[in-house]
Amino acid sequence: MSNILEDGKDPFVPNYLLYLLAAASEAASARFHGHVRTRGLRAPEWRVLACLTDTDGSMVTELARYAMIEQSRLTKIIIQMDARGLVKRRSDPKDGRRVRVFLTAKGRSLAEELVADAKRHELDLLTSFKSRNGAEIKDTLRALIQHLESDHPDHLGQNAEKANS
Amino acid sequence: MSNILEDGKDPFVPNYLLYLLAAASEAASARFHGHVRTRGLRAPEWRVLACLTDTDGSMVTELARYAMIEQSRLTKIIIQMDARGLVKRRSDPKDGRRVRVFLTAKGRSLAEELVADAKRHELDLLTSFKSRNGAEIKDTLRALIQHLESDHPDHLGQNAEKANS
DNA sequence: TCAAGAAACATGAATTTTCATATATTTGTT
DNA sequence: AACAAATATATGAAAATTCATGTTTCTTGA
Repeated sequence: MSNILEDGKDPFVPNYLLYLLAAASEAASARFHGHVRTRGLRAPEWRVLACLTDTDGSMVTELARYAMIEQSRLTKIIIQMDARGLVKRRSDPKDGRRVRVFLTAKGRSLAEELVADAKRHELDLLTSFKSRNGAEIKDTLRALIQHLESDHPDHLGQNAEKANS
Repeated sequence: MSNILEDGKDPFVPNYLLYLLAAASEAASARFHGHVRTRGLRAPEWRVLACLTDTDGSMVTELARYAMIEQSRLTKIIIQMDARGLVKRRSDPKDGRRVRVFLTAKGRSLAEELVADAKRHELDLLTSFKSRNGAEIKDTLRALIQHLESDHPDHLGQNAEKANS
């Protein structure tokens, strides 16, 4: 009967889509990020490794988009990971502006181990989450992302380019 | 034909549930956070205001949970918002350890304005996202969160308490 | 071919965030 | 009542992040 909510009116936050999405993301990731930590990585570094298992040798800007990390931040993360021997950076011979990022042997083995863990964890999650089946929630999210990225007008009337934060 | 993906094997990241959740959350929030910025707030501050419209006068720890912000971080954010005249802090007369956080008139009017904007934006989103209906995606997310918070064992075998990052 | 513009990264200063721990207050126990 | 433990918040130093902008290298087209 006595939670922190006010009065009679029903609460805004717990029913707000953007909150639900953020909360779902956090809740789903919490455990696995804990596991990642035990392997000496923070979430952004794990994301970089995971992305590189898909796109080894991609340039910084591509990697930034793929890993959802802002470019200058990614640059700094990559420099650190390079120092730790997880990745190496080589400038692209065809285009000197580009820096291509590769997994080292060490980086790759850690990445592959964690990707395997992630797949098991995901399977645990999806199979134990039975109220919908896994494929369906994923399809829903994919459709939502695609929908969101295709730049629909809305009453906020913001420039699409400025909506990057 | 030539994207950044490797070879034949299908990519891990774009099909990984935790990535989809994070990407969906980011994509859904990007625009609105841009709008929030135009009102002089960053996302965490907006979250605090929104939460206080539900739970005005709650203590710091409660607010931290509700807004999904780590306690010591929230303390600092609240101190700034106090200085800006958006909230005020009063220690609880019944329990001197507690600090209760209240909206000021200024904070409340900004909060209410943004909550109204948020509701319109959410409606835009849900109505323009027709491949599922809004209620359904929300129900799915709610069920997922609840499922995740109810601490199922998994192969990672981590302590539930250490899974807070 | 040259200059203007664009693209890709890097950098630095200001600000935030994190993490561990300090401080203050209350609760529970004997 | 007194002390240990628990709870709530604050704090400080290290680290990470942001934002604007610098530097280098390519591209384009006059």
